[in-house]
Amino acid sequence: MSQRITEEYLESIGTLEESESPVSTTAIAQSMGISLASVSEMVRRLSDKGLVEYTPYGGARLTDEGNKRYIRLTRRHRLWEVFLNKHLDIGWEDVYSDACALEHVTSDLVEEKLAEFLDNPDSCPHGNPIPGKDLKSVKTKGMALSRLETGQLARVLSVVNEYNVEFLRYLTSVGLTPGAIFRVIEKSSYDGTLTIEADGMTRAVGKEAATLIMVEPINE
Amino acid sequence: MSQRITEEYLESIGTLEESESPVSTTAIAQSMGISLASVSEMVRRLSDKGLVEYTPYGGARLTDEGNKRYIRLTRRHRLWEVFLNKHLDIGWEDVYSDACALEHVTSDLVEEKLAEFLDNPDSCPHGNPIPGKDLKSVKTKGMALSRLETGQLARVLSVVNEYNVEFLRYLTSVGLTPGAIFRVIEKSSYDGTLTIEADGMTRAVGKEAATLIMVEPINE
DNA sequence: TGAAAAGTCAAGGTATTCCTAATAATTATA
DNA sequence: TATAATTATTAGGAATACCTTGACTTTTCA
Repeated sequence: MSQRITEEYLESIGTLEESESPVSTTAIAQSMGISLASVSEMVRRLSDKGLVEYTPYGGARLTDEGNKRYIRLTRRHRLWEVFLNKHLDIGWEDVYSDACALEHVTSDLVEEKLAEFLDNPDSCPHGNPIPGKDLKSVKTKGMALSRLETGQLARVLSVVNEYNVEFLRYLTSVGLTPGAIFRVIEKSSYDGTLTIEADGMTRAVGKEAATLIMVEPINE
Repeated sequence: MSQRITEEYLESIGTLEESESPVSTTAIAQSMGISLASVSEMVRRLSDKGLVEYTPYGGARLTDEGNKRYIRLTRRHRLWEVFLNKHLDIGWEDVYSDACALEHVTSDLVEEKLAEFLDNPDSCPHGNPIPGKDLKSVKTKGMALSRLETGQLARVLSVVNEYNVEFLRYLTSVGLTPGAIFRVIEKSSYDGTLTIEADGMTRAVGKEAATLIMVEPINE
């Protein structure tokens, strides 16, 4: 199994484990766009390599070793995103794919020096936390925007689906970028569509989108 | 042919073409450490892809397209070296291998932004020229240290074999890094060994090593 | 408990990249 | 210029990696 593919599986499993654990082979197959049978086979191999704990029909779970590798990749990915965004001046909408490539060719030394250079940032341009050198797992904070009630004032903390350039462009256009403060003007009881006010402008945000935006309510 | 392997062949051929063109399959095979037969086959494929001009028994030569890709790789490689050395504070002895990996996953956008960020440097930490955005080929300037005569004052311009960590460490230890000024104290007529004075210290430099150091004589 | 859903297994396909051994072309040398 | 030595190519195939399909098994849940 090539390093690259191994890492792609670890990322897929690791990400999925954040919402359900263990992860079903079906979930992995869907997220990677390959057949169920392939996943069965590959997951077994990852298990042979000690990166995944796998029981037939029981789903997969990263081992400590697999999890460390997953977290290290996340760390590298997000460090690169910060570099690309802050220093190379590439928009937050566009840093994902380059970081995706860079993370796989980052040595321990470069990771360490890059983190120092960036002054050990604790979150990426999408607001997601950057694991530390200790590789302890980190969790995204906050609640989904969709759960806010009418009248609530809140701050955008982070955004899920950071690979979706269109989505991020849309968020930029409605002013919902990490750090932005907004108020829920109205929440439709019919379909959950929200009307928000940010930057003095009023905008509609669909329920789907609102699920992917993590926020922190602000008490007045 | 995978992108990665394609690029490795382009680099090998491009580098070898700097000393002789066309390049024999034997030379490629030796530089890459693989069999002659494999090279024959791969060179033909590169030729099918329009990256190499290849006539059986006549050696290989990069096409314009192949040359552009080779120069672009060189540019990316050396830009990363500057970044790693100047900004991440990684020694000039050690930047090569990381740059080697990074160069293959660098998008046009990142290349451009990185060059701007670095203020369009014109040479890498080993003193080798960085091709410009126009991808015109560039040549290393200067003459080999080994060709200097006794008494000559000179400046180190660049170093060949930048992948040889041990060699670079040795150069650092004798003070022969790019920019250093030194004088040839003696040149052995027997085996070409040189005695030089740099930084107030006297050191011996073997003929082999002296071949790999490019210098510029200074008139007094 | 039995149908639907989820998962595994077996077998095989394709692509990639390398190798060895045999052959052919070229070059050097006497 | 004939022959040896060198250099290069071709044929054939091995190893690996990753994926697929289709048959079968296990689990889930109405």
